[in-house]
Amino acid sequence: MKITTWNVNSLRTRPNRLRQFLETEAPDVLCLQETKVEDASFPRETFDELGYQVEFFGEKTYNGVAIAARQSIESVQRAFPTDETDCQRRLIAATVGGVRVVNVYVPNGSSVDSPKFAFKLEWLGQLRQWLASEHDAGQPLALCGDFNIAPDDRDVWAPDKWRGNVLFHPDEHAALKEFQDWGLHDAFRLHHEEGGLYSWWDYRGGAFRFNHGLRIDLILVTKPLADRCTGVSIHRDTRKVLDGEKPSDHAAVSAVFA
DNA sequence: ATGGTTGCCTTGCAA
Repeated sequence: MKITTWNVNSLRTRPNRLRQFLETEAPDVLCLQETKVEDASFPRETFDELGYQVEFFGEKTYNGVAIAARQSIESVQRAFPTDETDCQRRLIAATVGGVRVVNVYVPNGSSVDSPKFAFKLEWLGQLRQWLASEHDAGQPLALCGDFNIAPDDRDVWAPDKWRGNVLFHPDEHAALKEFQDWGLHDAFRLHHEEGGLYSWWDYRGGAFRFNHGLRIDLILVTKPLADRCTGVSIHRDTRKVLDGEKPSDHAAVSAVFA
C-alpha cells in the first residue's frame, strides 16, 4: 500500500498535475492539503475518471483537506469532535484497507510572536489529545500531512538561520515529540539518515533552484505500520513546472507499506 | 536590506 501526502496549494488551479500524478504514481491513498475549495465546487471528476473514491472537507480560499483512495473509504471523520461547525478545515480521517489515515493541515503559525503561533501549538495539542484518547498506537495508523514543522537540523537548509523561527522552533519540536512519545515514527527517517532532502521550497528567491528547502510534510506511523514500511520517497519533480502548470510550493511525499 | 512569489478574490492577506 502506497500512501502519499501532498500540499497542493489549490486543487483547481492545477488539474493536470493531479491527473498526471495519479496516473504515474498511482498511490493507494492520497492525502491532500490546502485544496482551497469549498465542498460544493470540489473537482471530483478527475478522481472519478481515474477510479478513485474521494472524501473532502474544504472551505473557500483557505485550508481544505481531502483523502482519495482506490479502495473503499470508510468511517470518515471531519474536524475534531469538539470543533465548531465553522472551524478551519484542517483535518479529515478515514479507514482504507485496514489502516486509519489521519490527514492534517497544521496551522502555519505565521511568526513566533503572532497569535497564530499560539493557535498552532494549541491545535497540535488538540490533535495529540484526540489521537491519544480515541486511537490505539498498537493499531496501524498513519498521521500524514503538512505539519509546518521541520523535525531536526537535517530537515532545514540553513538550521542556524531558521532556529527559533516559525517552522523550526523549540515549542514546535516539543509538540512533535509528544506524537513520538505516543508511539508515532517519522516514516522518512526509517529509511533516510541524510539531510538536504526537503518537501517545501519557498516560491521566492529561487529557493527551489538553490535547494533552500525544509522537510515539513511528514508521514508519521504507529509501530505496526513502521514494521511494514519498505520505503519513503519525496517526489521532487512535483515541485517543477509541468506542461505550463505552475507547481505547488510543496512536493508530494510517499510511503510504501508491505 | 523584513526583500522575494503565488493564489484567492478581502487587489490585501496568508503562506
